[in-house]
Formats: sequence, C-alpha cells, structure tokens
Amino acid sequence: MNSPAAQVQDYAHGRVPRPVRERQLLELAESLFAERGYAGASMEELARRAGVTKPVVYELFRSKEGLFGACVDRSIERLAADISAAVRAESHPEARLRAGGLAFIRFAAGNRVAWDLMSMGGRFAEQARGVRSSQAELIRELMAEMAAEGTDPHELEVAAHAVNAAYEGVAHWMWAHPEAPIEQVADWIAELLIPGLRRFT
Amino acid sequence: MNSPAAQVQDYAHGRVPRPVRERQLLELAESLFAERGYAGASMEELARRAGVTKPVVYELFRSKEGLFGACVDRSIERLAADISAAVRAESHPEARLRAGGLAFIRFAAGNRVAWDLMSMGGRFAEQARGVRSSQAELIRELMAEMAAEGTDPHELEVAAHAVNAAYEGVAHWMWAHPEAPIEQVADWIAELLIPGLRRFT
DNA sequence: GACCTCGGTTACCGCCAGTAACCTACCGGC
DNA sequence: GCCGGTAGGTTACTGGCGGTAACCGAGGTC
Repeated sequence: MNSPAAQVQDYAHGRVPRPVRERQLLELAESLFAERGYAGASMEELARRAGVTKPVVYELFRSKEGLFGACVDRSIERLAADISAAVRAESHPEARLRAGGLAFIRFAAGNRVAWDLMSMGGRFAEQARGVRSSQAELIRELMAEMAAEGTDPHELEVAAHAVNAAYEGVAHWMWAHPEAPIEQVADWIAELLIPGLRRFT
Repeated sequence: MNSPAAQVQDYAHGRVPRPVRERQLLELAESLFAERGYAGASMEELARRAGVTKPVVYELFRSKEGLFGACVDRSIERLAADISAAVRAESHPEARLRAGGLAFIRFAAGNRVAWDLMSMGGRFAEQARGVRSSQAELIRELMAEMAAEGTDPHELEVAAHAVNAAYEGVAHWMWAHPEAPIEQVADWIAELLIPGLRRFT
C-alpha cells in the first residue's frame, strides 16, 4: 500500500517519535485543561486520550505543572505573534495602539481556551505576571515614542499597565456578550484611552 | 479567679462554640492559603493549626472549595465596604471615581493576601467574575450619572469594565513597586481615564 | 547475531480530600 | 440526683491522583 498521504502517519505499532508525541500531548492537554480545569484534569486521562500510559507523559513533561506551563507558553507565543504582526503593520503610534488592541481583543474572543489557561492563578501567577509585563512593556514603548521628554518614567509604566489591563478586562466582558461586534468594542476602548494618552505628547 | 478579661476565652477543654470556631478557622485558612496557595494548603494542617482535627473543619465548611470560597467572600465584603464608604463620602461623580479608585488601590496595596485569594483562577473564576461585574456595575452607575442621554448602554458597560480593569492592573503593578506613592499612582490612573470619560458628558 | 537505544508498560508509593462511626462533657427536665 | 439529647470532637478508614522504579521488546547499527 504505502499511500502517499500517509508518509507522516504510519509508525509501526503505537510507537511515535518524541517530538510528534510531544505536540500531540500538548494539544490534547490544552483542551483537557480547558474542559476540566487544572485540578480536574488528570494525567491518567490525558495519557488515555493519547493512547499511551502515564509515564510517557512524565517522560516528556517533568510534571503536571510543567505540562501546564508548556501549554501556557504555547498560547503566549501565539498571542504575541498576532499582536506583534498587527502592530508592525502600522507606523503611526496611535494607529499601532489601535491595531494592537484590536488584535488582542480578536485573540481573546477567538481563543478563550488559551486565555483561560493563561489567567489560571495559583502557582502560575508568576507566569501570568510575565505575560502582562511583557505586554505592558510593548505598550510602554509605543507610548514612549509619542511621549514628551520630561515624562516621569514611572507614570508611563503605570499608564501602560493600565492600558493593557483595560483591554484584558474588556476581553472578559466580551465572553459574556459574544454578540458584541469586536471592531466596535476595540474602538470604544481606544476612544476611552487615547484622550488620556494624548497628555503625554 | 474568673478574670474579667477572660469572659470570652475560657471554654472548658478545647470545646468552643460553632461561630467562634468558624471565625478562627476562616482567619487561619486565609493566611494558610496565602502562604501555600490553594493546592499547597492541606485541610489537615489547617485543622492542626486550629488545634482540632479534620472532620471539625468539614463540619463547618462542606469542602475545601467551600472553605476557600468563604475566605474569598470575606475579602470581597471588606473591599466592597471600603470602596462604598469612600464613594459615599463624595458627591461630584468625578470626585467619586477618584475616591473609589484610591480606595481600591489602597485596599489592594494593603491586602495583597486577600487580593491574591480573589484572583486565584481555576474553579473560582466564576467568583472572580462576580466581583468584577459588581465593581464594574458600581462604576457604570457613576458614569451613567454624568453621561448624556443618548449614550449606547453597551458602550457605558464596556467603558466601566475597562476602568475597573485598569485599576486592577495597576494594583498588580504596585506590588512590584511598593515604593510608589499610592496617592500619586491613583492620580495617574484618574488622569489617564477621566479625559476619555468626559466624552460621555 | 550481539548490543544499544528509544518508546513504552506494569505495578507500585505517598499524600490528601472526604467520610463513617463512635465518644463524651455538658445541659435541661423531671 | 438521675437521664436523655445534643453539640463539639476524635479515630480510623477509603479512593483517587501525582509521581516513580523497574522492566520490556522492536529496530537499527556494527
């Protein structure tokens, strides 16, 4: 036989190369965590869904926390890529902020699973803080471009965190209102924030 | 004997009335959760710290989740009381927003434990959403007072959530910068948000 | 054909949430 | 002064799950 489309798929028995198994497990884990929450998801069930046994999972990810962390990292990378692309597509700082904000809201609206993963507190608060900081840093840089010389750097930082959080908060709101048009909501936030940001110019 | 100050304290043996034990456990639980996180805190240790055994805890709070929920509720009540008092002390809507915001930041800065409890995601996301919604509702009402008639109610709601989240985000920032003067930070946020809010008047 | 490696399995441990059954000091009624 | 009910508490257990040690067998390599 040797069907041409099967070049990736036909490993003998259940045996599968490491990186493939890794990706498979990550994807299954993401949906499992989303379904059952961190505590509710069991490594046993993840293994079962992948058609293997527990120690396989532990071989690839040191611990349940490690596995979860890897899932979160994957989400973060996707989000960062989306935003960064949107921002780079514009040149005027204000347009960049709008574009970045829209990309953020779009991501949140379309990847609730990923977002829920990121904001699952507890031991992962550290990781969440990392995301927020790097995002705020991005915003801060945008603002610094348009800010006057003498601006207090702390004030810029605070404003950047506030802007970031505002978008995040509205993303939460959107899940309760899926009928709301994304572009309009993003616009509302921009309209709310930009007047206050002009103060820096 | 019968020392006058001991009228509250001398129960025979270890036996203590239900509501007293309840309060004691709540307080111990709050600090235990803060120390070890939700998963890391064990009911056994809580019981040990209170000088009792596990089933006592389970008698008063149905489950670990129930206990945690009760801790969160306590924090929420304290926060709501603080903010509500601060807001009621002013009459002009703008001053109310400033006062409420300051009270919020103050609370967050001084009660990190309580706040960490509230934002410990997972199964408790529901509860967290509740807090945010009711807080946003408070802000929305303030804004509605100063908003023009024809304003889109959804836009008001979105803005209220954005404002609330902005303060929350800055609270996170403050823990990393304890040296920052609270009043000034609160002012920075107000200065950032109010220009955009004037749009509604 | 001997050997190594890699993906995988079986069978176990310890910890902890949650529970069933029991125990006993006190209090009110007679 | 006895007696039963109750409220606060204990002992001892179960089940589930994260994590691990030890082993196993199919292929490729020399």
